Amino acid sequence: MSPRPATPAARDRLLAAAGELFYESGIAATGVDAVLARAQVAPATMYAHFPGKDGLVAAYLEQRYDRWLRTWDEVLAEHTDPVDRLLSLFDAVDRYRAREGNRRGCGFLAAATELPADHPGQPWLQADSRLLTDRLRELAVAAGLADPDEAAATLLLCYDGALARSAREWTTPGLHTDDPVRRARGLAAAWLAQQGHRPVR
Amino acid sequence: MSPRPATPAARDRLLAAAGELFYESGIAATGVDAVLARAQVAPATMYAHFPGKDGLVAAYLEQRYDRWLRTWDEVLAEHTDPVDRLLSLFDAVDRYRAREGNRRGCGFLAAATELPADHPGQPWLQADSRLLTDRLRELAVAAGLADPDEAAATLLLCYDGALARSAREWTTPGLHTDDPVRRARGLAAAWLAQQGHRPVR
DNA sequence: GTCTATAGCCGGATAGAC
DNA sequence: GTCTATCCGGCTATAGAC
Repeated sequence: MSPRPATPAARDRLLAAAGELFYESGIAATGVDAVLARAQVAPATMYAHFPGKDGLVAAYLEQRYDRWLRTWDEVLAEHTDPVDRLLSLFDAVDRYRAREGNRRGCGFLAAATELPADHPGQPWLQADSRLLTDRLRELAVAAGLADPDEAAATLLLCYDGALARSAREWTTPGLHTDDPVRRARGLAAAWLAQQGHRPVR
Repeated sequence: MSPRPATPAARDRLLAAAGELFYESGIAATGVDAVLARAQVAPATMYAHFPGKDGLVAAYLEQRYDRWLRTWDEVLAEHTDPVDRLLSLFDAVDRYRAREGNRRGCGFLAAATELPADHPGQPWLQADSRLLTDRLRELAVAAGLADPDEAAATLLLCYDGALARSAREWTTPGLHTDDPVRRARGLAAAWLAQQGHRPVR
């Protein structure tokens, strides 16, 4: 879905710089100049690799989606208990943040807030939403839950709650007493326990 | 905190226009020109009322905070049961949205994502965060909950979960099957019931 | 207080040489 | 593919008259 040029060095540096700046300073607030400066790349070189800023933003979101998916896959493969596999979503967030950093909460949530509806990066946001709902539903089915859609929606609510709280707290470290992801995992686990979960097999 | 000019007509029109545009299109993406055009106000007039765009943004957030606080106060006054008063947060969101509209989720969450840490509008975002935590804690104490801080944090998690889900779904109406606020209220109520809530008096 | 007109600037994008 | 230099448009903000 993304053509690889013969000399990807500049492209890789651009994506790395975009990944840091778009995430830390916001997409709209980050100018192309800043990305170019950090990547040590000339303007014309960027436009040889990407159709424009919007295209760079889309590539940034694609990269982020790939890494997030890989991380969740990895964590998921480490668990066999059905409930653990459902809750792996939260452990995957922890691992992703340990790797990629967590200065400003969820990059997808921020992008969903910033980008207009017709932005070329929207497909990746939809891919993320679809991954979450579909996979959680599958895991809920595998866990033998009575209403998989309900379970997926509830876990997703806890998940987004953790991400939104992280986003709100990034500028007010004073009130940031506990870890929202940990709390969300606990709330989700409590809800699952309350459901009268019947394990398969 | 905001000096009232002798002829507030233009100022009011500016605030009304800002309230619509900043919310619906985003703060960074909305130019001053667009606000001026919608408000039918000349540029110089705006700079007579506000120090600049940042000041207008801060006034927009102040206005939004005032209306949100008033709405929550109003809903809160309609309930006497301690648990109902805790859950009034979610009912207040419903009422606020019925009044002010809900095209793009929570304006504060969006602003927290968009604005830099030193923006003059940040105090209003902090005021909102403080209102939520402090008031929820008070209500939890009044409800006789064993750990008021824990209860406030959990309800806040549900609350932000609902708002974040609304934000994600605004562009994908296809997956938007259920109401996140309603679901969050249910999850919060279930958690409260699970706490072994002991009513006061 | 409000207007018209405009200045200054910054960000996205391109031309053309190498 | 990459560079230097530059264009162009839009947006923030101001000057000065009424």
